[in-house]
Amino acid sequence: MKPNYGYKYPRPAVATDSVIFGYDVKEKILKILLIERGIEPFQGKMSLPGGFIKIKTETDEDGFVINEENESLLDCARRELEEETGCKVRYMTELGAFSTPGRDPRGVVISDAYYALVIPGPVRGGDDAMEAQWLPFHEVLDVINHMPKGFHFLAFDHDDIVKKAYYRLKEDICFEPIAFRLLPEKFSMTQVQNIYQEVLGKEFDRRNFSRKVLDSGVLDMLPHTGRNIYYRLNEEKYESMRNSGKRLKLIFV
Amino acid sequence: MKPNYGYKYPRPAVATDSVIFGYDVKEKILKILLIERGIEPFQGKMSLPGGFIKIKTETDEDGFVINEENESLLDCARRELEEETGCKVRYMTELGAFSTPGRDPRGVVISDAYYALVIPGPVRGGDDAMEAQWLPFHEVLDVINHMPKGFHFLAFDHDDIVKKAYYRLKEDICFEPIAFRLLPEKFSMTQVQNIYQEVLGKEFDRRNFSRKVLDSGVLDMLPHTGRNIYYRLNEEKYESMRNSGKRLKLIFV
DNA sequence: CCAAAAGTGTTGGGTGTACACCCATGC
DNA sequence: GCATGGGTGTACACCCAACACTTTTGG
Repeated sequence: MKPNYGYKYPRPAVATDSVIFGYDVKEKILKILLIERGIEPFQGKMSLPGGFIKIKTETDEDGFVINEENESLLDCARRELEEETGCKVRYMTELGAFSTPGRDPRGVVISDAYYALVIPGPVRGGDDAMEAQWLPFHEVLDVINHMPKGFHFLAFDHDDIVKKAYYRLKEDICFEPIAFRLLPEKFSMTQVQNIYQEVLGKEFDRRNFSRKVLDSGVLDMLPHTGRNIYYRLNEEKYESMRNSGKRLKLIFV
Repeated sequence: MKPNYGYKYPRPAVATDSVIFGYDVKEKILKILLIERGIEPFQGKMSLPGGFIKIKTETDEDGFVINEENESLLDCARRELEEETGCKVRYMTELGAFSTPGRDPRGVVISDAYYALVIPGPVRGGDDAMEAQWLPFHEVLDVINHMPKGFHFLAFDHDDIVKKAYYRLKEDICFEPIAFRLLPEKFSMTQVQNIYQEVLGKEFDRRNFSRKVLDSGVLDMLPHTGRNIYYRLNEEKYESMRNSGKRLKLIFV
């Protein structure tokens, strides 16, 4: 097949990588989904789930490309995540492109990175003999942060991607109603508070915390017969609030 | 030249596009640098400066690629900006990748978008018969926002990129010391306030504004003999503050 | 029966906001 | 000399953080 794309310049390979966060309600810890690479490069090393963008090309009988269509990078990231782990994505957002020269030993590979929130569940390995597993996030981060200069825990530049994802998660959780995406539909205020404390690494006063979160106005209180109160995220309220240009006030640090 | 990259999948073309903001101190308005496209597609239309990532390939005598090296996307964006406009970049940050299928009529082109802050000056056209010019940003944004559904003012999906850039600029200016990058090294508090008012579209009280900005601690007061006081950004103070994990407090909306 | 978790209000301090006057410069 | 722009301080209001006790449930 002869390439005939209109540009004669060499093209980079383009992939996505995703940092998948899950919250273990029982253990009250944040987890990260990593896969053990079954193939080179970095065979046996841990890495983020990800893969290459799919482009469908139509060629004429001479092999010239007459049409090509891509999936969006977000779709690519979501598809790779589904394929490799079987998790259902509750939230997904872009971190940015990673393009440092030499980041992939195979050649020029640019990766658009994402982070996603899911409810952790049993994971299945992907197709290319990779095995996915949930690991305690803070332990993984500690390992990453204590690697000697020049060494990496994860394959490629995934250490950097993880650090950026955590930075963004800490930022985003203060202004966007994403903590609830780490919990089942119905949750208690204590569970919400535990997530914030686990993610931000700070303790909060129960009363003040509860008041702040409820004042944001995005939660519905579910009818409760027993003593305990449960809540649910009200997407419409959040959407209308955000459409009115107001920034959500959740927890400030 | 036969492609032999290790991946046999078709690759997208990868480019960067940059939203260049400048502040006209005399007219007290925000400006945007656009170029008039000299070539198809969208010849004659306005667009953002940008271009394709450079990849150097080494091939052996049979034309097989034995080594390839890319510039980073940030370098690409900076280079394209320099080449096409001659402006000196004071600040540049990523907006994210744009990859909607069909965004470029020529084929699959993924663009990593950036926004940059520069001091507006005389601009020269680029090499491919493009002409750069500074336009009042809010007028451009108005045009974009009033385009009929399905029509675009700028080429490609650059309308979307501009909107995202402005959204980010409004966010970032509240938390990062970037407003000063739109001004000469030495500036007055009034100039700073004018930028905030122009960017955020709100008026501020002089005294409160000045106090807030000075309380942030990132400005040095320059020795003044006359009546007027001038300031300068102290990068070290900002860096040490940010390294201590504290978030900068500037102007909140 | 005891321990641990969850529900409930108030108060003090700090931070942000509103506001008026004076002085210097330039037209 | 007058108008404009730039410099300066205070008072009030609101929001946020600190805090103790009671009740229920589960072991």
